[in-house]
Amino acid sequence: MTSKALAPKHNPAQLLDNQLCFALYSASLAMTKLYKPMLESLGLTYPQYLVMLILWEADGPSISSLGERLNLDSGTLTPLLKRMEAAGWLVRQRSSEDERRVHVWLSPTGQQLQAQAAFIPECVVTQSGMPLDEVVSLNRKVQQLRDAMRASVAEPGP
Amino acid sequence: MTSKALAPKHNPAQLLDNQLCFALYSASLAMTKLYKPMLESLGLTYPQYLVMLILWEADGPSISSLGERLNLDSGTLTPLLKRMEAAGWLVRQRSSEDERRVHVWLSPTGQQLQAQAAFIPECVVTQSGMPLDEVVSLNRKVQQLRDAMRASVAEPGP
DNA sequence: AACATTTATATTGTTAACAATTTAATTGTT
DNA sequence: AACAATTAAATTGTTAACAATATAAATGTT
Repeated sequence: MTSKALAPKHNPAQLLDNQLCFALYSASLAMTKLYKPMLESLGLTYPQYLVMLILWEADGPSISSLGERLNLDSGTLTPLLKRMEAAGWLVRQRSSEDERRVHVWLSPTGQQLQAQAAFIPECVVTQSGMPLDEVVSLNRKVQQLRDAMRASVAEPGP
Repeated sequence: MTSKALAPKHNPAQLLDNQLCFALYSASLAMTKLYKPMLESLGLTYPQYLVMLILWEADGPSISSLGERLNLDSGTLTPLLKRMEAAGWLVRQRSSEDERRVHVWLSPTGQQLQAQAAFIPECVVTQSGMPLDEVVSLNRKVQQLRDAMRASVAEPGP
């Protein structure tokens, strides 16, 4: 008879390396560390870079529309955008049509930064050691998972 | 003639939704939000849950070996583990062989928690809306990418 | 043994993520 | 118009991630 009662339980479903959540969590942290030296040379942090990507696509969004895009709330974005304004990348301006809204606009410096940041995506793909088509398909898969998780959070269910 | 000079530049490589980094970042945040209600019922935060998974696998690691496993340093782990000790999940004890080392041991409460947390992995897979085999293969892919990024950070390169 | 080097953890300060609350403007209803 | 309800940002407080530094114990060299 084996001493089951005293043996430590190693439920495979509870092993760290079997958790997709941990893979995502640790990959996200590793990714931030990979970006850090490149972004540091521009004077940006990673979440600040994400804001710049959005502004370069379409300048002048409200804080709440930025928040929808990034899934972040004003508690995160307000101080982040204030730091970016202080750094000279953008200007926050309260809307005259609806005084509750604050819109965010690139400064000339912020516009110019787009060209200086253009090397980053290719550089990251190279350092990832993954062929581009694999990066593209992995991107789709992770987006799909993210959207399913967001939907599951939105509808509380039983 | 098209007015190229004035048109905003939409470099596809700089579009937010083409960034694997953003997919990982936003998936990781969405994942934390998905776990939150389940972990809250146990009294854990997400990084605290990761520490518990490691201790359930092998109790008594040093802080630095925890750090290697999670890729976190003492600046993150020391306060995290102090909070977990205050909550009664574990005990921190300085090694007598090497007084520099601090080892972390589950309390009886911490051991008992393993059974109460056993429902979580299946619950998360279900909410992800992904077939298990897809979750497993995505896990592998993301781990592979994470490890490549870690390696790239480790060797600074040119 | 004396002293420099390395290693393990802790501390300090900054940026982020997020819950909970507050403030103020807009919209909806009577 | 008066007032309730909603909406948009900002604020406050907690936990985390991380750089830089400090402290103290072990190891290596002479």
